[in-house]
Amino acid sequence: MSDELTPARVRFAPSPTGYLHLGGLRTALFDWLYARHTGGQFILRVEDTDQKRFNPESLDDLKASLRWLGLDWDEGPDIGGPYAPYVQSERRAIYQEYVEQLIASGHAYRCYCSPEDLEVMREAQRTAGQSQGYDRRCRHLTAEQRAAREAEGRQAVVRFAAPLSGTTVVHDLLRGDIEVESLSVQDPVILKSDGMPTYHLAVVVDDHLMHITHVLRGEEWISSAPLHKQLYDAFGWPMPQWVHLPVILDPSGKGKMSKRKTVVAGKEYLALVHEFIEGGYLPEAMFNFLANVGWNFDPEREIFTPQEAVARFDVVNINPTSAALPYPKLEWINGVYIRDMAADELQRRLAPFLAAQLGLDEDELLHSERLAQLVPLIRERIKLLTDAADKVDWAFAHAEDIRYDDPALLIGKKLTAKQSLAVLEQGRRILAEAPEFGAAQLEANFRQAAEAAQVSVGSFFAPFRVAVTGKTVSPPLFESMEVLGRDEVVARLDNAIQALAAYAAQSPAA
RNA sequence: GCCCCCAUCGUCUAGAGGCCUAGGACACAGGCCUUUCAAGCCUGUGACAGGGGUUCGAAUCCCCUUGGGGGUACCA
Repeated sequence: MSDELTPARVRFAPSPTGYLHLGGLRTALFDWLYARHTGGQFILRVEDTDQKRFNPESLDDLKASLRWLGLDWDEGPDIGGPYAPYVQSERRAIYQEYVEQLIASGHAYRCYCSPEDLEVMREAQRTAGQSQGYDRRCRHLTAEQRAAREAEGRQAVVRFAAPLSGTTVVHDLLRGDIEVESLSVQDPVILKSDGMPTYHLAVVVDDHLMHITHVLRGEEWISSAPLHKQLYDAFGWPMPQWVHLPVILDPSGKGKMSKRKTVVAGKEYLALVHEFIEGGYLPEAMFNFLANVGWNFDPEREIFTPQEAVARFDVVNINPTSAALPYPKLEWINGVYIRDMAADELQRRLAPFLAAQLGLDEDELLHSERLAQLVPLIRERIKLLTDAADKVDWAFAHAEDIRYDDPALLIGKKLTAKQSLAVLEQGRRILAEAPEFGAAQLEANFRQAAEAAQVSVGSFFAPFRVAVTGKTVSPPLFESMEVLGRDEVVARLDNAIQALAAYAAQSPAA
């Protein structure tokens, strides 16, 4: 890390209109990475100037999501900071003051057009085939006209008086200079009739007042950046650095990612952070995954820690190309982290999921000796925490819960029902009589028996797998038996033998 | 329609004029290992959107075309 880095002040400024999705989380991650890389501050600011769209639940979801990923903020709505408040609806008076300043300096004006007036105007533009936008009619009102409208008690908004000539140059750290005709900014509303600022005014005022040095935001903001630049110019304020991040595409690769689950080719793709939390994804895996979309830690290394990412991260290395999230890679990374996790840690993480999925007590699972034995057996067999239930459910069931609805599954490959029955009975004897009920010992005995019976080990073991777990796919057989203990295994074998015997009697051909 | 952004394997990416007969990862296919399933190991398929320039030399620079994306609100 360079020692001449100036600490950056970077904010994540979401609008609390709904649950946070992965696109927003990625933006927050890049914000955080850059703040931490430079030894600066990561600031959380809530942009709730649209009262109509405000969703109170989203604020908790937002904070929970950031905390889940490990993105801690230095200033924010709950913890305050030197430039509090960090909630825009609480900063109303500040914006109004700055708007007055703009009006006084001739950079803004009151507009008395009603929404209906504007609709009529747009309709006329449409039919005339003209490009759409506010025609600035209120900008040129005389003092008398203005007074008359005020006297009528007409509701007013405040519009920005954009430059009528020249070009506006916006500098983006990734894209360089973006030039547009100043005139293309068509006097947007900066203060709404309810007294709240629009995003454009609020973001400029706050970024300035809060001494934000780097603005990282979605690419969808490029088109309003010229307006923001003009506002900075009107105030006479210095510009922060701007970085317009590539948008995250829908899994189909078509269009911006939506907040809804999408289904592509029969596969469901999650979008919201809480869905991933509930879906059994690990925060460390998500961090790793998200950091490598739009930025690259190392061309030859996929797995890295947050600390390593912080050390290497730089905004100038962000790739400006929009990208679809490679979901299969996320699952793979999640599996990598699960495999690398200490067994007791994995048990701790698994407990709430197993409790919910299997109807067990979470606290008991946390301290369950049985689960502790199972974790090493399933660790390399699961990609998500939610995958575990299906792998261990048999271990938390009783013999009578194991159903053999299809007794044919108890028949080993290339064996007849009768032969399988004999195998099961022989195995039962071994299990009942083994001096020690340990996996290694049992396996040795079974292998010997298979050889003596001239049956392949695969065919010999298969009936037991089904008898013990009720499944054709399971964790390693003898370890599973050891987990259950002799009595339980023998009880299950008895049930299986009974089921298979009944089946064999019914269908003698088998 | 108008304005703007972007363009390397199916996907995520490396590549900042010669190191590129384009590297890695996921996914996919084959093989090995193997008590099932995984994991692991090995191998393979697979890309510089197209066309013009510039240059001794272009995935890298410029232009055009095409394609994709974003914006065009008293939403952010």
